[in-house]
Amino acid sequence: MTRTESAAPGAAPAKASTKVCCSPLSDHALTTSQAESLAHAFAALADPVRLRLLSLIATCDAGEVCACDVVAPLGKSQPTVSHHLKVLREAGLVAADKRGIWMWYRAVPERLAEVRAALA
Amino acid sequence: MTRTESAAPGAAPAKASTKVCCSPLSDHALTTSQAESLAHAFAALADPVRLRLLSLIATCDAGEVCACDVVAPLGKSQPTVSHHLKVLREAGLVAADKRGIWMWYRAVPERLAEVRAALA
DNA sequence: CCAATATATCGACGTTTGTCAATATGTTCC
DNA sequence: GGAACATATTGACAAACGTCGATATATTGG
Repeated sequence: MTRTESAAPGAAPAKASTKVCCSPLSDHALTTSQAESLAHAFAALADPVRLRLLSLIATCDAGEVCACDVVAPLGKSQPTVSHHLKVLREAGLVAADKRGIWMWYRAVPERLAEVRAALA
Repeated sequence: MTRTESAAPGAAPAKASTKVCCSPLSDHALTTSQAESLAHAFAALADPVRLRLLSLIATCDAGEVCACDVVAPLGKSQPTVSHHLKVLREAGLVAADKRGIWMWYRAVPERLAEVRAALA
């Protein structure tokens, strides 16, 4: 943990290391709260079932999908899929509205772009 | 779970729903193994400490950071930071090589781009 | 109002995860 | 070789997570 100070040129040069380092750790780094918010979004994407779910929603031709159509392809129970949909919704990655009996889900491109931008 | 069949025009039109749905659930959807691989990468990003860690590594002026310089800013113990670095490395998001006593970490832009592309 | 259907919530379970103290491994200098 | 230091590994523990069955809450049609 102690090295950042040794910029003195007379300091003993290690065998394999040329530069004695410095790397001011620029301040573009995320703050704790920024990181927490972003991590929340990534956590929603960190499950294979949710990724396939989001893929089904985002790539469907109609632009939106009925929840009832998404249970079978995932091979999970209806409560499990409902749970995953909730996680995606709380992360802002999908939005939903109820029409009659059915719940229609659609992707939120702005949020996807936002998350994508964090990886630039 | 049962609705996809009712495309017959004579079917009873629900009060609030105009289209009776269909959404063929196009095949651009992720396969299970694709989703698992991707989820692994997202899981590495799903922690605030790791995000700040990656941020420190990716945005530093020198392009690489000594592990010893990264412990203090994160406010976590050295073993914890070492663990997080391992997770990022196993996800392919950062790479490292040892020089002398020190371990230097750098971001892997290709991998970041790859993950970013999954959100398109 | 009642039956049927779609979706959400609850409770419980096994598993995974983040964290730390303690310890081990590796590297340099004397 | 031995002291000093940086990093990684281990073991333990609490918290969070994914999953399901059972159940509750809409909403429509008769």
